[in-house]
Order: sequence, then C-alpha cells, then structure tokens
Amino acid sequence: MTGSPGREWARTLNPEQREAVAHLHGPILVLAGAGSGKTRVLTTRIAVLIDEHGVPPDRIFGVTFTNKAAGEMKERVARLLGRDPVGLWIGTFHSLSARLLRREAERLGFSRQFTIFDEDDRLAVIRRLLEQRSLPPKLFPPRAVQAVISSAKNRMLSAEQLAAQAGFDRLTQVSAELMDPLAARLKEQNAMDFDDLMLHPLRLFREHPDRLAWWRERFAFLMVDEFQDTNRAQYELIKALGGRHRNVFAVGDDDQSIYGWRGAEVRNMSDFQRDFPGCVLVRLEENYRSTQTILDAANAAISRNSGRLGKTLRTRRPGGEPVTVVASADERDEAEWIARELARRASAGEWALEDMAILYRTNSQSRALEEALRRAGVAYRIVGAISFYDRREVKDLLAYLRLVANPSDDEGFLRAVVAPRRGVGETSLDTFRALAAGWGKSLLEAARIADRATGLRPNVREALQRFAELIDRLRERSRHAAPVLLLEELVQAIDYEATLRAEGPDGLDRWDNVKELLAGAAEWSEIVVEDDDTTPLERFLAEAALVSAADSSQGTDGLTLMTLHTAKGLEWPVVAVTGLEDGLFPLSRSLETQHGLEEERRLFYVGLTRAKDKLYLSWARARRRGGDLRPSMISRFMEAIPDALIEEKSTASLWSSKRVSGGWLAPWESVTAPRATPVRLYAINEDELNQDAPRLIRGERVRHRRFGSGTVQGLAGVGKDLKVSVLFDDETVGLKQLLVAFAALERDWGE
DNA sequence: GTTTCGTAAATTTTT
DNA sequence: TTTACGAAAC
Repeated sequence: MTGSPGREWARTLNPEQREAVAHLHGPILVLAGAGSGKTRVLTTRIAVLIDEHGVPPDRIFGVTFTNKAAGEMKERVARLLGRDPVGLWIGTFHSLSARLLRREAERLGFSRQFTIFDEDDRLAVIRRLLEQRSLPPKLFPPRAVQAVISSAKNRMLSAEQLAAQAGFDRLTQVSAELMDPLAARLKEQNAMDFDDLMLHPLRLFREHPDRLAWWRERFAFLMVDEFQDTNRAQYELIKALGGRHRNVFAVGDDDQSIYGWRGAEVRNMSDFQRDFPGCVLVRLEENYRSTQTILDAANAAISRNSGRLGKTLRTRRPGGEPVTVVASADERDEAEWIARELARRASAGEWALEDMAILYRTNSQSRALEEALRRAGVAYRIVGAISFYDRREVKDLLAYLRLVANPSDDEGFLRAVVAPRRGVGETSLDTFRALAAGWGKSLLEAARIADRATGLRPNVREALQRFAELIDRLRERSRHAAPVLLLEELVQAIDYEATLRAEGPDGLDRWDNVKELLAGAAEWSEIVVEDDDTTPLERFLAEAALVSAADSSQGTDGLTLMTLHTAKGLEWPVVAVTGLEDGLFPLSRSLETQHGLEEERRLFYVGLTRAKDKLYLSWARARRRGGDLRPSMISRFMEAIPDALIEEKSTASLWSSKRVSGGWLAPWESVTAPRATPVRLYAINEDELNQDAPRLIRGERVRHRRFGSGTVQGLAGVGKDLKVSVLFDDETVGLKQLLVAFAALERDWGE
C-alpha cells in the first residue's frame, strides 16, 4: 500500500480495527485481546495520521513497551508510508522521557549530561546512606529499602506521605527517611534513576506551566501501547501531555497486566474513561494468532480471575493440536524431554527451530534447559537474563564514559577507579570520599587535586591524580571524537586486553565482549538523529542505560528461551511453558494475596496466548532448589484447563532408556508405574485437586526435619487444614498427625 | 595497615 | 554476578 495507505488500509482490517484506525480526534481506549492485531492497528493509525490527515510525524508521541517494539513499529510505519517518518517520537516511556529531559534538564537543576542510574548504582547510594546512619543492613536490607522507595516513587508518594503510611513498620519508616537524602545525592551527582525519568517531567510541568503548554502543543497525538502496564506516574504523564488536545489513543488488555509488582496499575484503564470523558471504547476480540484449542485453554484459565473488564477472544482457526501436558521426574528430565520433542518436530520438518520458544517463570530455570538443548545439539538463544550491557567488563568501560560525559557521576567514578585495580582500595576510597565531601567537590574534582589529600598515602594520591588526568584527557577528546574512538583510547590507556587476559580463561570471553562493545559503539557513532541536539556520546550512554532484556536481537538462529515476562507481546508457532508447579508458577511468594495469585494467572494467560499452533505445558514432580531436590505438585493453574483439550504425556518413554545408563533418576520414580502415568494421579482425588491440595499419596515415603523418615498413612482435611498422618520409622516417634502447611515435609528419596 | 584475591551465599518477574 | 568475609600478599 506504499504511498497510499488511505485507500488501501480499510480493506485489510476488520470492522473494529477499522474503527480504531479511523478514530481521529479525542480519547479512545482500545481493549485489545491477545493476538488481535493491535500492532497493526497502531502502525496503520500512525501512517493514516501522517498520510491522510497531514499530521507532521514530529507531533506524534508513541509509547511502546520495549525499544525493540518501537524500532519495529517505526519500520512498519515507514513501509506503509513508503518513507521514513522523520521526527516521530516513538519509544519506551523511559527513553522518551530521557529524551525530553535532555532538553529540559537545566530548568530542573540538572545538566543535560545527566547520568541515568541503574538499579545497582542506586543501591550503592542507598547502602552508603544506611551506613552513614548506622542502620545495620541485616535489619534494613538495602534491596528492600530500595524496593519500598521505588514503589513509593512509582505511586508518586512524597517522603512525608510514605512516612504517614509506615505505621510501626521500621523498614518503611527508614525508607521514608532516606527518600529525600537519596534524591539529594542523585541531584548532586547529576543523576536520575528509572523512576525519576517519570517524575522529573511531571515536576517540570508543575513548576513551568509554559513548558507544559509547549510540549502539549507539540505532541498533538499520543499513543500508548500496553496501557495496562503503566504505573501511576506514567499515566499522569500521559494525562499531562494529552491534557490539551485530548487525542490520546490507549491500547491495552487488562488480562495481560503482569507488572503490578513494579507499580503498574490496571486501574489506569478504568480511570482513563473517567479522566477523559467522551472516551470511545473499542474491543478487539478477534484473535488472528492461535488455534481454537489454544484459545479455549487460555480463556478457561483466565476466566478464574475476578474483576475483569470482560472480553472473549474468537478465532477463525478451529481445532488444532491438543495441548500436550508433560509430567517429568525433575527439571533435568523435563528439559531433556522438551529438547528432544522440539528437536524431533523440527527434524520432521513441521516447524523450524526459529518458530519455537521455551518459556519459564524464573531465569534460573534456563540452566537445565540450556544444558539439555546443548546435549541434544539444538541451537538456541537466550533472551534477557544477563543483558549485554550488564556484563561486568562492559559496565566497567561504560562507567568511564559516564564519568567523561558527567563529571559529577560519583558512582561511575567509584566503579571505574577500581577497574582495573590501581592500588586504591576500599579503605583509601572511604577516606577519599570523606575528604571530597568535606571539600564539597565531586570525586573527580577531588581526584584532580588529590596531592593535597593528606591522610592518603602517596601512591594512592598519585593513582587518583593519574586517573583524573585520564578522564580529563578523554573528555577533551570527546568534544570531537565519536564514542568508539574514546573507547579505543580508553582500552588502550588502561591496557584492558592484558588485564582481562590475565584473569584467566573467562578473560578471553570478556575481551570478546569488549570488542563487541566497540563494534556496537562504532555503529552508534554513525547514527544521525535528525531533530536531536544530543551528542553521540550522550545518546550512546542513554541507549546503554535503557536497553531492556527483550531488546537484544542478535543471533536469531535457533529456538528462543526467555521468561514469561519478556515474552509479552511476542508470538511463536510452538510454545512450551515449563515449570508448571505450585510454588514456582504460581510463585509461592505471590500466593499470599489474591491479587498476587491473579497476576500470576495473567502471566500464565500471557504464556498460553503466545502460541499459534502448538502448546506444551510441562511440570516436574521434583525440582532442585538451592541444592536439594524437593517434591512438587502440579500448578493449580492446570486444573482450569478442560481435559478435552489436553493430551497427557509423561517422560516415562524416556525412562526405559534412561534407567540403564543414567543414575540420576529418583528411586521412587522407578516404582511408580512408568507408562501412561496420568498427571492427575498426584492428587488424591478430584475434590482435593480442585482445592489445591498437595499431591501427596498414601504409601509415599516422606522425611521430616525432626522425626526422620516415615510412610504416609492417610490424609484428611482440605487446603490449609490438610492433615497427613505419617508412621515414622523411628518407633519412639510412631504415628503423627501433621498439618501439611506447616510440617515442611520432604519426599524421602532413600539413598 | 591496606589491597587484593579466593570462596561462599544469594538471586521472581525488569524499565 | 555481586556482595560479604577471611586470608594471603604488598
């Protein structure tokens, strides 16, 4: 439809999509079910705005959930238009905010070279604040404090407001006390954390109404994707920017809200209709992705949640392969089965490896899967886990560049100055920091005059000065040299290759990463951003700070491994959701509240709806957690899925071959009927299954911390009141009635 | 006395 | 992978 989207687009959309795309002025909320073509709607609408209504691209502000999604959308818009939408602001909340803030920093008391602190940087600051106040990290874990502060900021609470909520909770009290000092430290360092990127624009708009007016005028059309995952501050930002033209196009799905733990508020979806009167509501319920079978399973699962906005997905793909539910002995068994099964289907030519994804709840689950895939010779790539920019050597080099761009960045200083080691240790740095604070100078400024630092040993003073000279030399160069040249000079100056090689075999990999960073930086230097007055170095650093796990796209060969969270918004013909065990998925911590459980269920729903053609769901009867093997029960989510959709498998077919050679199979598995073991066997009966009862069975061997080993005699009660009677081997103990919820029984494996 | 290096413990999900 | 702690090395 190149060149004339206006005439073409209508034919390719269904009526609801058409309505959404055609909507020009005023607020609109699009309830877009999974796979309902919302990306197509968003991109088409942008193209239509530009081409048909003559809206200049630079007056459109589009928020996506990842930078990668932003890039893809920009490309699709370009394809529809037949030209680049030059000036279009599209990106994540964080990257768009950072971009806006570069231009407004001075008005907020920052300089435009402000550093974006990641979680580690902020944590280091919090640690020091706690230390200064002699608050023991044992009682006030820095991570917990950080979580409380971050959540407060996401909810736009002031220190006073948080303190008012704290009651007698010391952790919250302390967090509230640290909020303002933290903000002060960040400002001193000319730094903002992720939350600040949302809050500072709001402050700007509050304090400078003229700037609010300016930005409102500039962005006449706002579009927000994944609206269900916006937090309070983000929503306020949208309200502020959309406050004049009110052309806000919000797309979301309450059933896919999975970032509540990060401050996201689904409530924003209903608030939107209240805050933007006259809001048009469009439902996209036609699913273009999955088979009827997959959709039935997903609908059944999510129907257990309460308070949904309501929406039922339809598909035109009847039938489909049944959902395969796999029971395995442990996580290695599970991984092995999946690896073989996917390899089998790939070699049968049914799907390419690239069409497959294995999803899991926690990153730590990837390990067993990786090992199995390697053993099976299956190509794979892991998305997320450790982002490239999170690697130590990369972070070390970036710390130097941060310091070059922003001389006040003390966290960057502290990291760079010890990488590589230059004879300045923790004690010296403590002394030095106190000195610098006394002088009222940043660490870099203080380092320049370190010769005056009596109290530091001469070799330390010397090292600090040399370090400052290096940074200053690089800054001088940074006026004209591209980031890649700075990096090259830096690597040379600190003899980084030799440093890394000296670290041993891992050092070689690290050096490879450094080379990769150089290559990446080289590309960055070439990118010209049309309407942007930022320097390449600033853009490079902002990019590095804001890339997300999901943004990596390198190495597209093989099947994909990622967490369920990262998988949001993506799709594959074949999807395996693994680790479906109570306590893992849903994660035990989330079981404390109904809210938590429902969010986990939405995550489950997200997982199921990633699949187009074929879905595997797997669980392991035991899993290693922190070293020891612990029995598990099938996830309570599974009970919602109608039997008629399911084909049950166990890894039994693998066992026969395994048992001969492999010794890793748990002994009790071999006495259980190996073939055709139904998943359901691990519930005592259907009633209890529906009550989420632990799947203990009579005759099973269990171990108790105090009473030792014994045999299960019977069970009584349901849910939390479930009691198990165990005849312990130790005759002085004998028969005991135990509450399963408290007894912490482990399955006894024998020896 | 300080720095550096080795080992152990811990890690839900992530911008 | 980072942090925390103890021991060896400077």
